[in-house]
Amino acid sequence: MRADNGGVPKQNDKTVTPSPARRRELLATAAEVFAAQGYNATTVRKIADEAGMLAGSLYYHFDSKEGILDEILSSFLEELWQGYDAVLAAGLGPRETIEALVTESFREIDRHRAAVAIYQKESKHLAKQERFGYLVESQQKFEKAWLGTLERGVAAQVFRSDLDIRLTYRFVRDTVWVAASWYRPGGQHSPEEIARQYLSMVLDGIAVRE
Amino acid sequence: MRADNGGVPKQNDKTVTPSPARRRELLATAAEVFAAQGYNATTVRKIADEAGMLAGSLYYHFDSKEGILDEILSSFLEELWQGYDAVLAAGLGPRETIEALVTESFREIDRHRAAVAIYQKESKHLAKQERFGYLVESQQKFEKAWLGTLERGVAAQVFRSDLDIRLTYRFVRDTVWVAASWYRPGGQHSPEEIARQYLSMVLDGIAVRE
DNA sequence: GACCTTCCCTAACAAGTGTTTGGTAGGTTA
DNA sequence: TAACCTACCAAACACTTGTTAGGGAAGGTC
Repeated sequence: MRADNGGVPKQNDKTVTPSPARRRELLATAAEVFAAQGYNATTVRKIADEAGMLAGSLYYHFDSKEGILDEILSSFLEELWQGYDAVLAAGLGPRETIEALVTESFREIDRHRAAVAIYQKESKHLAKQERFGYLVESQQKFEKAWLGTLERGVAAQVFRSDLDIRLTYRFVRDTVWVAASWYRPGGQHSPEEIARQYLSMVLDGIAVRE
Repeated sequence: MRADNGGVPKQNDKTVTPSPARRRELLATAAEVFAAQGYNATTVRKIADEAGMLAGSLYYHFDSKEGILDEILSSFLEELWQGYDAVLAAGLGPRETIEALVTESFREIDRHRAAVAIYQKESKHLAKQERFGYLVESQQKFEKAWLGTLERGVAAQVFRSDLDIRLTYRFVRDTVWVAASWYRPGGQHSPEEIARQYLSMVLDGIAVRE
């Protein structure tokens, strides 16, 4: 549990200075292994092995296994919110906002597939730990953005009012993010194309209209 | 389904005979812990603690931690397929089949919430192990049933033909099962009511029609 | 009362875990 | 050439893990 008391930057004051480039490489391989096997099932020896080194050598770059996970998740969320905030600040209508959020989400899945998969699997019980408190904050901010947009849409009569709004929220949220479990970059469809079809299903349904 | 070599029943020939009722209790508490913390993050000591006994005592009832997981998952899938097979054998139209499958799924989530959550989190990497080969078979059977019904619906012009059918399949599949991550029995809505609203969203969309 | 069965405890085991410490090859700088 | 820094290795550490072996208390059966 970090406990970097009182505004002190998160950076730990090691005497050694690992290169940021190498760190990013190692974070990427660690993320892949975490995503494939689960965080707890992944040993630091496995990560090191995948990176072509020994377990102890990882501790030259990072101070703990949990620290690696922390960095993967927090840097992902940071980038996610950059995109989201831009969308939310654009002043779009409810339907256009939802469309933009979904599209942005699929782009994020495309770029951070492993991180998203980890987030999906682990965030729920990680959020209980103090160190990962920012997961809770992010989740609340997330709900506020999505649920708020949906409510705005219902008020503006562009979204149906006969549905439980919280059920709708979870429906939209989940359908987007679970895609990380099967999505593979460089596949048949681009993130934008997947977003387009998802939106089409969510907004208009899969049944034929008459 | 299970690879119980050559017709030999799975029952191990212990000299002791634990009561099935107590086993079911322990399986239920184990499932709760597995679902909450993840399988690998769960220690047998934690399970035993939750059950009010010591770790070693679990081995009077089960022969391994993996065996507990196996029993949770396989008995869930067994019951799931009882319901599914009944639906599939009913000879309904595509739309009615989907409706019945979704409803049945939510009933299953209601009854086996923990098992479903475990299945969602762990099945992907468990399927690589020989012992859990039945997960792969079940997943294939699952895909055949759902994807086949969707294709039948497209052919019958009750489902849209302008969507990637495999995308649609994953969409419908995921929207249903991720519900296990937030669903709590005894909540505001019955499984049937949730199924009804989910179906309404999936089939007709959340946008207002004009 | 002797025996048996059910269910759990006590106490330990071996293997695997994340992590630390000291060392060192190879390149860069002075 | 000497000092230094980066990035790793080798070997161990303390601890946790799933699992086992032996024992014993409670209750039922003969």
